[in-house]
Amino acid sequence: MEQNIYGRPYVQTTDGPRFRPCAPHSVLARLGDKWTILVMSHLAVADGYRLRFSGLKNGIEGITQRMLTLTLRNLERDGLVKRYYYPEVPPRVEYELTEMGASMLPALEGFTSWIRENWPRIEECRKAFDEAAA
Amino acid sequence: MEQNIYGRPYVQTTDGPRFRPCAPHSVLARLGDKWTILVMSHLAVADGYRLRFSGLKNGIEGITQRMLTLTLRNLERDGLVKRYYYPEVPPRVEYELTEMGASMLPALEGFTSWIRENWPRIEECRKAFDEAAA
DNA sequence: CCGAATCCCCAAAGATACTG
DNA sequence: CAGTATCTTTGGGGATTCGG
Repeated sequence: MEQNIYGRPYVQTTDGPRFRPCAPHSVLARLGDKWTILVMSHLAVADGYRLRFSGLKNGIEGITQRMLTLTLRNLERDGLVKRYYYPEVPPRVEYELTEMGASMLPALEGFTSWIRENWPRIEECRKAFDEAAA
Repeated sequence: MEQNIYGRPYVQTTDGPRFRPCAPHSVLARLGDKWTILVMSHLAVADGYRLRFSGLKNGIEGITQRMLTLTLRNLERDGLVKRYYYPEVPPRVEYELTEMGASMLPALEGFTSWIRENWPRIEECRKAFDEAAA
């Protein structure tokens, strides 16, 4: 019999709950990759949640054309971003957060604000841990 | 001059804000790795936020000894989990969420609850996108 | 301007075997 | 029981080139 704890499916065993890898992970894994959060953040603060490809590229230090394309494809696939193609010369492509994409922002902000508050402490811990290891 | 949007440092340019890879990413990257969320979730529902190594291992389907060790080391290094070693025979080791680790749970829950609500829609979008690609 | 195609590298992660 | 030590595989991600 399957239940949920913290949105995570598990089966109850004699030893306690047993979790399995599951759906939420595939979303967190995406957000955890190298560029996704930066792209989302950038769209989040843009007019109409919308920017063209080159705007994103210029706005994110160090990202390559290839990685930006891949990141946007994945976001588009998940329905978080919509792609608008204008067949002009030279071509113009814009990306906009979908309604679902925008609806994620508060949760994202909740998380990043926790990180912001705790980051100094985390850095201290890492430093202490690394020193103790030596 | 450097400011913050959504907890993310950026510099203002003539083209608009320009973000740089930054601290919060290193935390999200950790959470996005394969096992971290499962370990955190498991501790989150345990008595006293505390479990022994074997309890975690049995509670997480598919995790290997090696990966559990690595995941716990990283969490310990960040100060999110504390390790208690009891030199008995056979040895016993317990892991407990620290205060900081526990303080992350609401933000985590906020995020996973967004995912839970939107997951069906995301799956639809992925399916539609993949079919359109063919 | 946007992005697909190729090639390459390295770190994450799995399998397995061994130890205090 | 709770790890380490090795070896191997996988795939994320960078650099570069070409094309519509």
